Amino acid sequence: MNRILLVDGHSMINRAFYGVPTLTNSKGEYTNAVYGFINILLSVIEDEKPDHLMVAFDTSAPTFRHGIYEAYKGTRKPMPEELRAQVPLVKDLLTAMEIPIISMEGLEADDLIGTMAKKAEAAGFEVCILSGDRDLLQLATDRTKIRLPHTKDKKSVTDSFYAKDVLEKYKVTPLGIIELKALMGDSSDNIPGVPKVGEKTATELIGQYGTIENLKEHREEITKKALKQTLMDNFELAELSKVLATINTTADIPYEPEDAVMKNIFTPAAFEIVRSLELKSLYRKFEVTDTPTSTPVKKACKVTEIVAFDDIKTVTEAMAAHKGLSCVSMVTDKNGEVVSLGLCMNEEEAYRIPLTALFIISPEYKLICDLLDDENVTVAAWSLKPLLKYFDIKRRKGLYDVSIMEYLLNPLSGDYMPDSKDAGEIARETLTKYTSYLERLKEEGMESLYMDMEMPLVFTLNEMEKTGVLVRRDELEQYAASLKVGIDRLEKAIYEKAGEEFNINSPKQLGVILFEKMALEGGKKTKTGYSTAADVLEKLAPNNPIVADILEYRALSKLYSTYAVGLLDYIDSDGRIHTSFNQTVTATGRISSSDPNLQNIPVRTEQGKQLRKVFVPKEGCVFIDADYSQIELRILACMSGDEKLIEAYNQQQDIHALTASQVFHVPFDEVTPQMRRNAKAVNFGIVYGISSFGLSQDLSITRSEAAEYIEKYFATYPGVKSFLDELVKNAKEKGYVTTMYGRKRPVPELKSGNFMQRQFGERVAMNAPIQGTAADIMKMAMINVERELKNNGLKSQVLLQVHDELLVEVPEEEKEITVDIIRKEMTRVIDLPVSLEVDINIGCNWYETH
DNA sequence: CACGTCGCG
DNA sequence: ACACGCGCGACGTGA
Repeated sequence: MNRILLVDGHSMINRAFYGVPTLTNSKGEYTNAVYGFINILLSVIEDEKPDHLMVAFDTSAPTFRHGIYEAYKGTRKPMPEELRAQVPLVKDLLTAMEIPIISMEGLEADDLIGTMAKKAEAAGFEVCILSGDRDLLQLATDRTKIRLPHTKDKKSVTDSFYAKDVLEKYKVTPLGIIELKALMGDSSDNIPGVPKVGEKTATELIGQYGTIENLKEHREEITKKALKQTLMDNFELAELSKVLATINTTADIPYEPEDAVMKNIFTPAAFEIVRSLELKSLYRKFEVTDTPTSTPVKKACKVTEIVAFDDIKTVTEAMAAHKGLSCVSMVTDKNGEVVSLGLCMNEEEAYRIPLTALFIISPEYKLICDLLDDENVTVAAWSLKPLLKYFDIKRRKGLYDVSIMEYLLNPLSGDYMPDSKDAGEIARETLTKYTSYLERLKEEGMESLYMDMEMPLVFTLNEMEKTGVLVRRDELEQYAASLKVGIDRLEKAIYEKAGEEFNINSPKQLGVILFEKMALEGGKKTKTGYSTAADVLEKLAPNNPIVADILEYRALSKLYSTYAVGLLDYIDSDGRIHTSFNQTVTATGRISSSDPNLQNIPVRTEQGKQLRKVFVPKEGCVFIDADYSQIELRILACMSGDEKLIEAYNQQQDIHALTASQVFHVPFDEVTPQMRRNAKAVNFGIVYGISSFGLSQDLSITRSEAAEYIEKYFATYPGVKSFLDELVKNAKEKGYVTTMYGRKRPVPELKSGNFMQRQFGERVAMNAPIQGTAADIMKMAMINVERELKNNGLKSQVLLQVHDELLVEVPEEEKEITVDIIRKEMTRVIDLPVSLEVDINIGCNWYETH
């Protein structure tokens, strides 16, 4: 049995556009509609397993239907530009996937589909129609199925309708859909319908009379006066509407079902497009089924597996003698275990070396270490840090990381290199990318950022990861046990107060208990139900003991599962936790930490902070913890050049108190702690890209009060106001913002048609240069601190970075000199109108240093 | 796998 | 009338 899938192109693109949140690639092209379209298409193909497939599009030319000029229907609402631009992208992609696209001057896509469906059915096909338009339900039969996608609970599902399903859901036959439409009208399709007749009335009338014509004949039977009148007045309109709503199934079209035979849709050309659009979650689908049916886009690269010592020696010697760039890649399996190594020097040939468990003690291992450590060889890896961990490499020059180049050019894209691919191919890929990326980095003024900041940082981060931080397992276990006691106690108390047992960790169940069973005020907030977030519960806690218990329970559970039990798993055989610092994740240039994340260890509450006592320096050492004091606000002062703010810092004033006295118009000495707190929130708000709503939420004040604070703030520091305005204006023109070190962050949201998105874009434009510059400064500081410690022959080691803070493990006897070096290097990174200040604490665990 | 929640700067 | 603070990562739940 042949199965044909007919797709209504425009309606599906439309649905995808409005159903998928804004998505852009690094070039600022909108891609959400393409993504949504392909996603639904692939899932339906998987479902239906058709052997024939076609996509129909309207033409831009005016269309006729049954002799009626489309303009009769009035003008369609214009397509937003972000959507319009994606239509050709979808067509290109379909073409690359070798899926036939059909369209005809003067014919709507509906008519093409309707006619094709009839032809196919007559030829014995099972027919499936995919459309975002309910109109097409009129085409359903017992062998033609209509699939309509819609979003359910945030997910896209496609319902199936045979004729009987239409009858069941809409209480009319498929052809009755036309009659319904004729009465109800359809504003999106500019079908007028009969005024005042909606879905309910229409369904009732058609259910009783079947067709408009029959209804007209029996019009005298209508009892409701008003309805009868409007029908009488508008039969002509209804009849016209019916014509407009009827899909032509007998058009003269030059296509046959046989034209739709499906080939391999996952072609290399399609992969290229998917990749240029940066639709990362589709990469895997497109690359694995990569078959040679179509012309490969790239020059073929021969990958040879080499195992024998002599072969490996030949290759490494050739690379050592090679004048140009050599590329290396290491491939890991999904457990992160190293599997194989790729080597290549040119685009035509590459080598793959399997890395068996014993490889590291083999003579071949030594050959490769020597090659990688050879000062005369320039080596680029996709990801350098794992290579440094696996091989014994002492040099820090002539080694490059291409994933970081991609990140600098494109910090929103995340890093992607298929791990299913062959190591040799990845090495080849890396070679191609390196050259073009280096060019682009130069063009965009980021060469120094790459060479002098990001690359040296790779080695510093590697050292930090390798060293790790010592954790007292037994104390951590005790901490966990004591939390468990509290959790059990609270659990009982909560069940008792609720009158039943339920899963407190389930926001869904908790919401039902609190807001339905106990009928607390607090209403709905999220899409899935009631919000039980802390800020909501805190308002209820004073009057409801159960809520207070729940908040405490939450706090303890978090500490227990994420920190106490969670961290135990990460303690290595050396007693230390080795986190990963990622250099290609954040949009602003910050480093992130994962597996485990050691950048979010509790500190704000005493109970959470206790956890820090298990982080300790090794025998004979102490911790030195150094953090930049208000670095982001200082950067704001410098970047904006606001004189009052700069002066305030240079006079070592309490900046929050000063802001409070200005904003609230009181003498400095009369600033209350409450006023200072509020002013601090305003200062933070400014850095985050202020909004009166956000500030009002934060301070539990009204929006207009918040707006007033902001206004007074800007009146106090006019330089800040003009600086932030300028940032947004610039970002709108250029499409990106930059840090003081030239790091870029694209802000595609500013071009969005959606107000909320644009507002977000404005806040990002204000925040990213500040947060990013702080990140840049810290990165430079880390490189310099590490270098100076080493140059001074010290054993002190940097362990962790927490955005504006460094944790260093220091032998007792190196305490003084290390403090000096850290303070000096962190401070001297950059010379600004406001000097950077560093607070330093010394202690015997991470708790004591705060 | 997405969501809600919450830990940090 | 309404959207709404910036940047991350980890956990448990539930479809």
